[in-house]
Amino acid sequence: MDIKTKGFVSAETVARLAGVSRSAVSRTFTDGASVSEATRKKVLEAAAVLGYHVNHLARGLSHDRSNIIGIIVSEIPTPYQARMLDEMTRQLQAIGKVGMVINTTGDAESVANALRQTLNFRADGVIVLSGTPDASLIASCVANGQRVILINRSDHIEGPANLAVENAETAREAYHLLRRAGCQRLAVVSSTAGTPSLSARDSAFAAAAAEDGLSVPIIRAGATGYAAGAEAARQLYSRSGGPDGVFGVTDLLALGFMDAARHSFGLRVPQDVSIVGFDDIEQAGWESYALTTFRQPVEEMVQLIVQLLTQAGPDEWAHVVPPIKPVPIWRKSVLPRPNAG
Amino acid sequence: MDIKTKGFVSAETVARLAGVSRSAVSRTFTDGASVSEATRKKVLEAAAVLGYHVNHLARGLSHDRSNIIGIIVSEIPTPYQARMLDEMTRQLQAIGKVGMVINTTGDAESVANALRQTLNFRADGVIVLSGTPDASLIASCVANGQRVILINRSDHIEGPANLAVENAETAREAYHLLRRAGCQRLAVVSSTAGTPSLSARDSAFAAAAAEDGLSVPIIRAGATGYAAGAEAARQLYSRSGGPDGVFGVTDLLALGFMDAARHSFGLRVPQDVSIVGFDDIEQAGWESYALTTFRQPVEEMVQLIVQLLTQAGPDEWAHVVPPIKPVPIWRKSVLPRPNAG
DNA sequence: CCAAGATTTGCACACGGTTGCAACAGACTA
DNA sequence: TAGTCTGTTGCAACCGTGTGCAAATCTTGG
Repeated sequence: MDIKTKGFVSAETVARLAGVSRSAVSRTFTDGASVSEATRKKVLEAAAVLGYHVNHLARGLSHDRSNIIGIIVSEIPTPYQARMLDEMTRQLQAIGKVGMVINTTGDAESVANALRQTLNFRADGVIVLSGTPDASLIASCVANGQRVILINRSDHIEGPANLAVENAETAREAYHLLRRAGCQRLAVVSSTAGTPSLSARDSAFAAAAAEDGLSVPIIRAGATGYAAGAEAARQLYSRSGGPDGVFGVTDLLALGFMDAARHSFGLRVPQDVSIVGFDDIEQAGWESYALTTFRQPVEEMVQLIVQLLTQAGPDEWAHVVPPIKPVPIWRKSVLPRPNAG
Repeated sequence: MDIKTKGFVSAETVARLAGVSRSAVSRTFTDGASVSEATRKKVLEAAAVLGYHVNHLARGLSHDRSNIIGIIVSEIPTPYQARMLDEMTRQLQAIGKVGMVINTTGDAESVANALRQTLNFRADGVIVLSGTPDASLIASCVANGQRVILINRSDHIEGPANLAVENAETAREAYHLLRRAGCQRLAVVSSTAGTPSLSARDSAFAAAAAEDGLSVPIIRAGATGYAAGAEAARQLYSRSGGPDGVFGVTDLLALGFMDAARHSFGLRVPQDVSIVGFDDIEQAGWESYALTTFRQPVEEMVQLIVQLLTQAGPDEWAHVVPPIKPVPIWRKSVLPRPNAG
């Protein structure tokens, strides 16, 4: 007893205690390997006594699977990202994998380092939630046999799969929704981040308006968050003729906008201004906001991601993923459509 | 060119291309190892061509360090947890480690499995943000040389460090703060989760009130979230004599309470009811709420954790960590103290 | 040009697992 | 009892890296 081995206990130690060979120990912990019930029992007992746990790092050496999935993400406290992270780690665990989350600032070098980390740790796959990695580095990952999945990166790089949300289509829908509510002076609240998905949303909204001969200002007052939304409201309402219909390319922006419109300018929502968001974060449903918005089906998205991660080779699934369609969630921040035109 | 090795490229391959021995490659990527400038250059070139990245899994075999830190957490989308996760991954990366996040449901078996995972992956340390792991399993981690850090688990188990927040002390402060604001009928909004820190908060508040001869109802209307806070308000105000001062053991609970009090019962905050929260999540600062609360200094907490993780052995730091003191953040959800007593 | 010292290099083993292969034991049949 | 078949077991090689040690090379001084 009390075999105080410095560090972790290995199969060797277990084997000695159980009076069997090291292979027997290995086989006991390998599914489908041939071990007699008697040996298995001896091994399991010894393992329990010593507190033995198979070394997945070493196991990953022989196999080509590490069961590690890299998750590259920035701005984790953001409700949408946090929700994604939650769903991903949960579903990854369900299939016996584990998420290694790498927190980036979003800039090129930071993302590059993150990607290198996933290579260093021989991750089976990488999910890129934010930042646009260098194409050559992605190529390196793919060449090394990693599955790479980009979320909402518009770049059509050969190799990785790109899970896209119907940003443009949904933005158009937001436009028509506000128009049907009777809004005349529209504006879109966006951010300085300029990520592909955000740009797609604000420009598609503006384009839809242009088709009707309307010009729509796009306000980018800061990073993608509550504060930038509030600042946008201040900019738009500080002179007269402010909008009566607003599309926030992100719920966070929309909520910030709503708060500033109400508390700094005394506007009523939706009587004075209708507001539509994007994402359906939890806070959008809180009673103070009751934001009408478009829900991203996070659970289904992650299911798709996990499928891509586990299914056949990259050759087969590159670019074939159909875009995800957000669904409108009606709450109270948009004027109900008048009964008769 | 185009040496399409199936799977990852190894040092062996690089060595052949560079015309040196495998050790030379290894030494090129090891700090402080002796390599001539000429060899180093040849190796680096070959490595770049092949897209070689050192295998940290294999490296971890020889050393006793894997540079992996397990983070066991539940309810990631919760603003407080997400913020913690953000700060942790960030600070861990800054010291060359990487976080492996394991998402639990919080129940015993789930946490046990999570802990086993960290053992399997030979994590250098484990940070337990939620759930109370079995003492014997923790012992196993410690015996295997892992650093184990419990956040806000009151259990005084020998071995792991316990980073505690001054829950009781702060709850007393919340009580006195509400009393000084002139509140007469107090209530505390808690949750059915019954975690050590939450229990410490609600019971300490009630105890402080008891010292003044006041009886304070503790409402537990569901899990620790917005919905349970709102439900608590419905329960408290559905009959007359509802509270004029409320302590939410969590900001999320306080915000839910505030929304329901306002929108379902037409109460004004703080004129009709003063509300104090705990955590200072981002939403507490949003204009619709302006919640007075106690901030947990997340950044400093994580600094402390990282220090514990990297500093000397467990023997020295067990239980010696002084409790973290949250600081009051004054906003607008509590009546200002009347000028004269 | 030689010896001594400093630097670089390669061999071989270790780390902790998995696995093909051959040896072995036991059960059954003729 | 010998022969065959099935199921277990241990040996040894391998996965990709780090590193002590001795050999080899370069540098320097006389």
